[in-house]
Amino acid sequence: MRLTRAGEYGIRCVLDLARHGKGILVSRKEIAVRTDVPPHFLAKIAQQLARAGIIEILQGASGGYRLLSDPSEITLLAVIEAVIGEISLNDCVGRPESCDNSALCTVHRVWNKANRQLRETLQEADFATLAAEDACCLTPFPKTDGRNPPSGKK
Amino acid sequence: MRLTRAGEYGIRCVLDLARHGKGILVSRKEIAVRTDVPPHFLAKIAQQLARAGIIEILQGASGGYRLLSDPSEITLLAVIEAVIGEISLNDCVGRPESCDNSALCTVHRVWNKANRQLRETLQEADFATLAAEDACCLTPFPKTDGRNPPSGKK
DNA sequence: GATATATAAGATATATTTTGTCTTATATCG
DNA sequence: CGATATAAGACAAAATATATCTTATATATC
Repeated sequence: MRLTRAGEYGIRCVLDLARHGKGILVSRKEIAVRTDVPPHFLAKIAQQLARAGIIEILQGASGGYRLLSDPSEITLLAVIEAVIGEISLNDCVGRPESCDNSALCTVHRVWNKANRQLRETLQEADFATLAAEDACCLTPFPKTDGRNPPSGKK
Repeated sequence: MRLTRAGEYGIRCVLDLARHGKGILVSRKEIAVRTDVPPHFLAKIAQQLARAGIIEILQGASGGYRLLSDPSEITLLAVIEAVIGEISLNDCVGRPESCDNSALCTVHRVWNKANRQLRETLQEADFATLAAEDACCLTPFPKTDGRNPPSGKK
């Protein structure tokens, strides 16, 4: 019951793009290095973000990725679900037919509530806000000026 | 980001016991058949429930499991976390040290909120309430009187 | 105490999912 | 056209989850 790495990577990618701003082209390689995501894995994730209409991918020399919307209009939920599919905390939330009796089932009802709350909370978080302050899980951003070293991993 | 089968099985097991009531001994085999959980897998899950103080395991002929508390005092959260460990939706929730900057990080803050909400919702659900009505994900209970057949799977 | 039955505990096997890489193809710039 | 960047899908590796099997131990009953 934990966000997959792919989902986490998707967030990092959009966060990096959000910091550059809507429409600004950033190369995959650059993003991969800065966010510490394997380049080819990032490519796959980017394709999903593109399919969801969150980013645009430009091929060719000097290609890369760019945000299609203003960061303030992109939610954490949208990014996560673009990568890992719609969130469903329990099987019976996403596939009611997996239960005999999901309409009445009290357990089912709790999961539905929890699932709705979770999605709401993730939907309230937009990338303008997220990008505004320091975000962890990212190697330091361009504005790095000496303090805040790569700290730790490799 | 989905409850594991083990977690689901733990819920079924406690739900079955809750329907019998606190202190009532029910054999593993009986529970396994009724909840459609592989007996040996159920054994492992039961051991975790026992370690968490939710059930008591009796060995020997005519052994089995029984609830140590009144169903009204057992929460969905307690059962789930007994089986799968403490819920943390994102790695950085459970291990703040995995982030450079978890105290300030805005993404981290969202996950913390979501995680707290989820745990609260699961904590509000007690097994007296859950067992009171029909619960899905269970083959029919003793009170079955002909309607509500095993429906479907095998 | 002997026997039958039930669970304990841990080793092992299987399946599934996730993560990461590699290769070939395609697009774009200069 | 050549250099460079991404697309797309096959493939490999790793991690995790699920399930089973075996040996040991506890308890009831005779």
